[in-house]
This record gives sequence, structure tokens and C-alpha cells, in this order.
Amino acid sequence: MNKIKEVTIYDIASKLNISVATVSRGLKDDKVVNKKTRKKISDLAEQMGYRSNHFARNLRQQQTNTIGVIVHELKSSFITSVLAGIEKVTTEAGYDLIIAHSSESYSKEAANAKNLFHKRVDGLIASLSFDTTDLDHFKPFVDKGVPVMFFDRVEQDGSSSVVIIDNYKCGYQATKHLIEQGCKRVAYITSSLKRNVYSERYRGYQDALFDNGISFDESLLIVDDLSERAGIESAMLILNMNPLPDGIFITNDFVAAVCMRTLKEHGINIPGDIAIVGFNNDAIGKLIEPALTTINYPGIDVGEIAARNLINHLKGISNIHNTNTIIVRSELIIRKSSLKNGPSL
Amino acid sequence: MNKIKEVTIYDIASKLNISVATVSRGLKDDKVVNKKTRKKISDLAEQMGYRSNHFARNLRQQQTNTIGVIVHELKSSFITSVLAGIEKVTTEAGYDLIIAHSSESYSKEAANAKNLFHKRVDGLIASLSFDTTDLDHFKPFVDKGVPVMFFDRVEQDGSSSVVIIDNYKCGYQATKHLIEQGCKRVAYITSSLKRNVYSERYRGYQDALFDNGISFDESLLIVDDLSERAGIESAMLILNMNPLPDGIFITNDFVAAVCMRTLKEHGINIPGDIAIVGFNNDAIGKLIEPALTTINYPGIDVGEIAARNLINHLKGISNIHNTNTIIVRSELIIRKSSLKNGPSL
DNA sequence: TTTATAAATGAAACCGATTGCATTAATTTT
DNA sequence: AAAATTAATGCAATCGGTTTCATTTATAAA
Repeated sequence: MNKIKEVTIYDIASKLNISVATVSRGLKDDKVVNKKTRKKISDLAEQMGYRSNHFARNLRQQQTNTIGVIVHELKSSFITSVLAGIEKVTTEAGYDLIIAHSSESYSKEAANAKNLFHKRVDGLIASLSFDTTDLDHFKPFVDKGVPVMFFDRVEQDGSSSVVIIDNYKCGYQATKHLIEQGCKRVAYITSSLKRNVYSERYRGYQDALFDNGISFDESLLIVDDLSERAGIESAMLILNMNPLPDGIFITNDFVAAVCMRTLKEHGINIPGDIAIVGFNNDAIGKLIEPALTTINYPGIDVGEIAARNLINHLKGISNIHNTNTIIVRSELIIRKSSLKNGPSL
Repeated sequence: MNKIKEVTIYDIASKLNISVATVSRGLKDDKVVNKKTRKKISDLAEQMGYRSNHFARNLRQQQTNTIGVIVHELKSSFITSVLAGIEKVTTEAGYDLIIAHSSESYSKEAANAKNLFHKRVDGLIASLSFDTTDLDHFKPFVDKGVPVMFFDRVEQDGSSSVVIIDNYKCGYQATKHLIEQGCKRVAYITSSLKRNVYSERYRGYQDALFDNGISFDESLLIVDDLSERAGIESAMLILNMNPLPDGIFITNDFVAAVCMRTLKEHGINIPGDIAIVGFNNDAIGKLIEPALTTINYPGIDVGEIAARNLINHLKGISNIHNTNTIIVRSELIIRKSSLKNGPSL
């Protein structure tokens, strides 16, 4: 189809009557090559429209200059920010990115991992899917010495490096805030407690209740996924509770928004009847009504930090195995959805 | 750092006492190789943990099996859907994806294009940034015979293939709908009219006004970018109009949501005082209040179609130069934000 | 001027798979 | 049994850089 043949260093070398070795070095601006020669080489390369062949290069150098990313879902503003952060750092460092998503399925995640392994990424950044229980599919990377960096949804087996926020503290803060607003019956709507992020927030939630002398009521715990349906159904469950809760901590802004909408449709006043706190600080939180109190989870920072650490490790600047867990700052953002006492901040 | 050496076809060949040529063919399940030999090869490969080297392969075959994607922004649910669509198709076809974003800047877009060109992607899928006026940076691809597929934000010079919706019709429909709801003064909030998508919708808007005997009032046109700030400032401009418009067509759901919030904060009743129609059918539209009437722009379909066509072209199944423009179905979704006459659907 | 030292360049092996052409082995045909 | 086909396999060149180890040339020291 496209028969246009490429300019190679051989073409440049023969035209300049020098060896390919010199051209190769000159192109990399190696100071071992005479300055004038270097100039001649780069000028001619430019003029001939030379572009280096990454494949020949990678083949020889035994590295791909590519980093793989596995996320559970693309359509999430949190994930998108993380990706933006990763992309920023990796492009600056001259790495390519291969992005794969698992749609919350273990088998897809494993397939992606296998694929990226075969593509020989130099490093991997991943966030686990819901139904991922073991880390076997990442074993090959570890075995071959390919660094793996997890973020957000992680499995802390101590052998891998992770970038997370203090989910326990966030759960505690969110719950404490609701209690301070006068809530006595605080429900917790979450995704699978098998995932660290949700279980940690749950622990924080429970401890906050305990520390404030509120006994934990298991019937106030609702576990579902992060879909629109989940938001609606959770709201229905809330509506059927008797007595109604007076506060809800929801581990995801989108679900919180859906849930809030449903509650409102059924005549519940937010925050008057029920105060709500979400999680993530999605753009959506400022647009719905009342505006959503939430936890700011800075995805872009998470992405940048994960990528930066991975690359530093690859470049030998630092070793990933020394810094096992990196905790990113996060904080409570108070808006109207939780303010029972009026704007008393 | 990682000194673990890889298994190659040479290792397999020598262990099996056959030539690498046979191994290479056997691995591809070439029927020219004896069935038993094939079995032996694949079994041993599996057992030894062999993984093929894409670089050697691509180097030899002179193709990268990679498709480049340039988008103007990652944090857009429309773009995310498109990417999901592209990813689905390309992974199935065994292609890698390199995703770059221009942050709406021409220079970054050009840099991305250059980068992807040097990385020798087999094909390119792109949506233009705001300030892109010429297509010079895509010239190298065309010259080398690398197919380029544009979507959404395109430049229809006739030489490239594009996947779009009928923006004119959508603009017409949205405006007509507002008029049918009784609007006499319909404002149009848009991003730069230099981009086809917005100017086409604008044409549709104008024609719908004309066809319904409403004279076009230029002061009802607001041009800004797609930021939160733009939404707020546009709303302020609207508020300062005298008389107020009674309907607004906004070319982006997020901006529409921000705008609507701001208007509401200033005591405007939606849709009573002002009816609003957005564009894209983002998830946000169903969560804000009142729910947003919008145009469904199926990003996932756009992505799939663009990718599919590109790949078919690469595989020689079809030729991209024959089908110049592909129009994807889109439709008006009516919700409360535009219903002045109550639910009369 | 000769010798030691540094600077610049080149020759050639190498990375790992692919593939056209040649060769050998197995099977059929005459 | 010899000749003609067909099936399997191997040889070796090729893709385009990178890098080690000379070798040559220029500069400094003796």
C-alpha cells in the first residue's frame, strides 16, 4: 500500500561519507562527535526528513519506552484526571502510554495485564477492578523485574508500591462532619467492601460513630456498585428505612448525585431531612442542588505521583521498593448538601 | 537493573533441534509446518514462557500496529466515550493506541502530530483543537500514505475522511424545539465559530429562526470557550440582556449546566422564564434540575466507526478515500429544561 | 622531533523475528 | 524402480539502529 521508503542513518552516512556509527552518535548529540560533524548530521537529517526508527532502537536497547496503564473504567472523572496526570509526566519523560481498561472485570484485567506483559511495557500503573481478589496476573511483571505501581484501588500485600489517600481518615472526617451537623443515624452507601478504598472508609465511618457515642447499625449499610441504577436503588432502600436516616455518606459523587435526585423526587429535603456527603469532588458536585459536600481526591496529583515515581525508578534515580506507600493529601469540602445548621463555616 | 534474559525463537529452535525459520512459522500456526512440529513448538514456547518481540517483528515488517489518537481534551465525557469506542475496536483488531491531547492548543496539537509521526503510527484519529486553522501538521501523514481520520471537530477540505453528526440539523432541531415551546428570543451560547461543529449548529439555529419567521438578533449570540468560567459569564451576559431571552441553545451540556445554575441563582425560572437546550447528552444532564433537554451525540459510536473504518483501510478491506464523510445518527432528547408547555410529549 | 594523550571516527557484532529461495524428505505417478 | 510432485524444513539476508573495541587523527608533553 504505502511503498514510500524511509530515510535511515545509512542514507545520511553515505551522503556525508562517514560511518553510521558516527551518525547514530551525532543524532543523539553525543559530545564525543565533533561539533561540526554533529551539525552537518542533524542538518542533513532534518533536510532529508529523517525520522528515527523506534523499533530498531528498542530492539537493540531491550526496552520499550512504554508504560502500561490498567484502570477499571474510563468514564470516570476521577480516572480521567489520574490519566491526565500520568500523561503529563510520562510525555515529558519521553515515554509512551498504553491505556487499557477492565470494565471492572477480573478476567479483562488479567487479559490486559497479559497483553501489556507481552508488549513488554517498561513499567505498569494499575488500579484494580471490583472482582479482583488475587494479584497473580501481575506476577509475571514482578518476576521479570518490571516495576508495578498501584493507585486508588490497591491490594496492600507489602510487595508492591501504592499511591493512595488516607481513606480511613476521609471516612472518619466525612462521618464526623455529619455527626457535627447533628446527624444521629448516618447511613453508608458504598461499593464492594472487598476493595480497600471502600473498606477503609467504612472503618473510618464506624470509628467516627463509635468515638461520638453512636452505636453502629448494620441496617444502615448499603453495598452496591457505582452505577446509576445503584444510586436509584440505594435511595429506594433509604426511603424504606424506618426511621429514616438523617445523614448519608456515599463513597462516590456520581452515585451521591443520583441518589440525591431520587430522594428529592420522593419529597425528601436535603440537607434538612437527610444530609449527604459524597466522595471524589467531581465537577458534578457543584452543579447539582444542593451542592454536594464531598472529599477532594486530587486525581491529577495521584497520577503525577505514580508516574513520577515509576519513571524515577526506571531511570535508576530512586528505587520503588524503598517507598512502599505514598499517601496523597485529601480534604473535606463542605457545601450545602450537608449543612443542617446553615452556613456556619 | 533487570537482567532477566528473554526466551527467543532461537532458544526454542535449538532445544527442538530445528531452525528458527520453522519456529517462526510454527508460532504463527502456518500450515506449511507439520502439525506435530507446530504442536511441539507451541508447547515448548508456552512452557518456556516465550513472548514474542514486537520490536523485532515490527522492524522487519515495517509497520507498527499502532494507531495514534489526538483529542483536544481528556476531561470530557464525550471524548471519553469516543475513546472507549476507539479502544474497543482497535484492541479487537490487535492494534495499540497512543493517546495524546492538545488542551485546545494548536502548538501542542502540532507537537503531538509530530511525535506520533515519528513514532510511525499506522493510522491517526484526530479531533481538532480550537485554534487550529490549518492542517499543515497532518501533511506528513498524508505524504507518507498514513491514513488520517477526523471526528467531531473537523476541517472539511475534502481530502481527509471525517466522522461527524449532522450539526446543522441538530442546531435546527434544537432551535425549532425551543420555538415550538413558544420561545421568541432564542440566544445561542457557543464556542468559537471557527470550528465546524459550532458554526454548523449556528447555521441550523439561524435557519430555524428564519423558517419560523423570527428575525435573527446578533446580540443574542455569545461566544466563549467551554470552561466553567464561560458558563458563568455567559449567564451574566444573558441576565444583562433587556429584554431577557426566553430560550437558550447552548452547544455543550457542561456549560449549559453551569449556566443554568447561575441563572437560577439569580432568580430565573427554568424553563418558565428561560428554556434551555444543551448538547451532547452528558450524564450530568439527568442530574441537574430541571433535567436538561439536549442532543444525543453518541460518542461511542463515533469512536467505533472512526476506528473501524481506519482499520479496514489499513487491512485493505476498504479504502478510506472512497468514503469521505460518515454521518452518525443523533437526536433531540427532550427533558424538563425546555418544556414550557408542560409534559406534552 | 618523538612520544604520550586525548579526540574523532569506523568496523562489525548484535537485538529477534520474518521470508524468499533452496534443499531435503516423503509421497505419487508413470 | 525411476521420475515427478508435494510437503517440510533450513539457510541466510534483512529490517535500522546501538555499542564495544579498535584505529586514525589531532593535540600536548617530553
